[in-house]
Amino acid sequence: MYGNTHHQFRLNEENGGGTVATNRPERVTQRMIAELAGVSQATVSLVLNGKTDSTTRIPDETRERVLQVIRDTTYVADPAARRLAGVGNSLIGIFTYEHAFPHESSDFYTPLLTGIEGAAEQIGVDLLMFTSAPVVQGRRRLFHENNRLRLADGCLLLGREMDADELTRLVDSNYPFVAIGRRDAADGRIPYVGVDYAAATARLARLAIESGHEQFYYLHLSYDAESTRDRKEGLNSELTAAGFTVDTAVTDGSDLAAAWQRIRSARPTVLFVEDAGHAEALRDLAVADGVSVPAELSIIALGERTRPSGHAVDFTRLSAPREELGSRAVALLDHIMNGTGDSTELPHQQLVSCTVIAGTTLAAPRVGSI
Amino acid sequence: MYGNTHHQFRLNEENGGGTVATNRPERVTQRMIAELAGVSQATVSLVLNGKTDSTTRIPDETRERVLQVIRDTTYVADPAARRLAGVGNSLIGIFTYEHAFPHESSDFYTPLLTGIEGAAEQIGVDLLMFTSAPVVQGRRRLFHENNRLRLADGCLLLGREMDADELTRLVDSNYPFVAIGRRDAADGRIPYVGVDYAAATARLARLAIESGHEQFYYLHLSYDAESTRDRKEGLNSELTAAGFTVDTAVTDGSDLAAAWQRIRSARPTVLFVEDAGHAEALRDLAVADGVSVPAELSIIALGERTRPSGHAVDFTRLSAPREELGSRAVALLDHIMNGTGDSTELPHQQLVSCTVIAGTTLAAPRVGSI
DNA sequence: CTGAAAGCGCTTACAG
DNA sequence: CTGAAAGCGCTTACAG
Repeated sequence: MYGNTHHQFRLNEENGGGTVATNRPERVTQRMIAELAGVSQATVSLVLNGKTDSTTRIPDETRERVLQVIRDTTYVADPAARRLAGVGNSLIGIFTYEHAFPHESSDFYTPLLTGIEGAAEQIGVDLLMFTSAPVVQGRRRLFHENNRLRLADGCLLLGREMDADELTRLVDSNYPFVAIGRRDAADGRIPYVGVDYAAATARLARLAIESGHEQFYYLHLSYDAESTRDRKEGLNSELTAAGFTVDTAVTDGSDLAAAWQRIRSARPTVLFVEDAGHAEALRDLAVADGVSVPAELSIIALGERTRPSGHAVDFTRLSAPREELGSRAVALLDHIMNGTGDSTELPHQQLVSCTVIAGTTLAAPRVGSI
Repeated sequence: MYGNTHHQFRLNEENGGGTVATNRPERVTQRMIAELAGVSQATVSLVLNGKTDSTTRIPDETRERVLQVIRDTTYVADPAARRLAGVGNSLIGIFTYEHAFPHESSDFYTPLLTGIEGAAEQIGVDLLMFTSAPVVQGRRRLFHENNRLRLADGCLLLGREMDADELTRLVDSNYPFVAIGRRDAADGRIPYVGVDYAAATARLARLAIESGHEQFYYLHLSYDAESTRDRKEGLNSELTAAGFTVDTAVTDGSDLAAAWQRIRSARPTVLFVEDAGHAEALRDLAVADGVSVPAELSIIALGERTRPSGHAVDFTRLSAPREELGSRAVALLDHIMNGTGDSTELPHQQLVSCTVIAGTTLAAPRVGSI
């Protein structure tokens, strides 16, 4: 299909000037600039780094001459050399436990990355995505044979679940990092920016109680993630305080039809579902089963789709500020890496609050509805 | 901010541990590894770079000891230093002319990044996203004050449009890079992986002709991008060959209602629209105007939405293999960076072919339909 | 087999 | 004001 382009390129290479023998691009260096401008290499550096230092003042005439040569040659200082010389490499690593970019339907990280990119741009750092760590069984290992974390000045950790031992090892190593999502491991020494799921879930529970519900059902994920525990905790505490209990079941999404049958026989008036996708599926199952939502069954989602799906239903749900999560994580990491350590100290563990969206799937219960 | 690193480091050295004076983690160096393993720094380097050279063979016992220390310390060679010393970092840069991650509705890069990530994982390279270059007026500048391209071994360039001068400068600099999308600049010396829009558009034009259409209208983008020209070229050549002409208009999407009025008075039987989003809008405008699609007006989109939108219409359209584009670009860049230059030479300019999707918006024309 | 040494391109005290 | 020099952390001939 593209066989002929090949030929074109060969021709180009042959007469293009660059020898095939040398892979090494010839780089313009400060020494060359210095020669051309008739100054020392150090002076070029001084001009470039614009030292306004009173002790190191370069006459305008010289400075102009050097700058002119730099312009003419389109010279750019080698970042690697600058970095080695101690100017820092302004590199923030991003380690995702799963693929960072949407594969199949998984699109968990995108909004986080959007926030991260914006913040990275603001503070002028580049982002290093650790894609060289292979994804095995859906997970990347933080510490593997050829760990390259140190390529970056510090690192952001993203993932639903993180291995506690790895996390502990990482804090112990003194490497600056920030987890996205609350992490309890390592005796609370993990710096993170998380979402206050407990509070938001509690508010949602309160809404249901105030609507008159008394029969609760909660279908949550089997993950052992903090975020799952937080939601459960928020729900339980609010319901318990009001004197209610809640039926609970776990799903990984593969058995939703069966789950629906169990829910149905439990006869709740309101159903809390951790995963937004599951909420959609269950709502469809309910409707297909002749149960109208929310008239006969209210459904509350404890999360939301990353982006609008085809599903038209505007669930009563909670909405995590994912972009903000990303940008705040960058800010915290930056602070940890370069912070002055003085009174402006940022808390190393932050929870951002979560919005409750009223939606249309919560209504007052109808007695004996299901 | 970094000016006093020297000083800070001294402090650290003096008391042998983490001083309060600096948050800066003390970097593990080969010298420390060497000390811990009881070998010379050069030996550590030798072990790391796995020289199987017969002249430089290190006893397994020593090698193992060194490797163990490296594992324990999670040491990783400083990429900047490696670069300076003349080796690669297994680092592929990604330069996007706009924000890489979806901001607002723009989601142009995501599928490309998905493909790139997969390929990067396969060949074991990390991805360096150049987010430090600020986006000004929606565009990032490749060559700006503090250009850091050289931190990576090579770079992928992504963007609808690229500045020809910048591209020329980049080839001239001998820095290995691959553009995603066909680029004509620099006398055809730009390595790229592009999409064969011309061929696919021509096929679509043929379909329309075969359906009996004779009145064509083409609404395309005002971008000066190669991809826009390719589509136009594919459409024109096919129509011209069949003895037809085509009405043409440009839009940036802000004036679609007006565009529709003009289209309407031109009375085409088939409307080609470059942008998928515009196609959706125009279809709605047509329907709202009492023109039924495709019975009275066929609409063909020369692109598609990145992901399924709410829009239910299954357009007759072309579909670019964006993930493949990403992964092939990585493969090509890898080849350019590490290629042997022998007979297995990959073409430096590749076009991948584009799928035509039949859809439901192309039908035989009805005489005097509009 | 392994260490000492040169050098990559820069920044920044430190001397003239 | 400006140059000579040390040093950043590494790789790689080159000697032991």
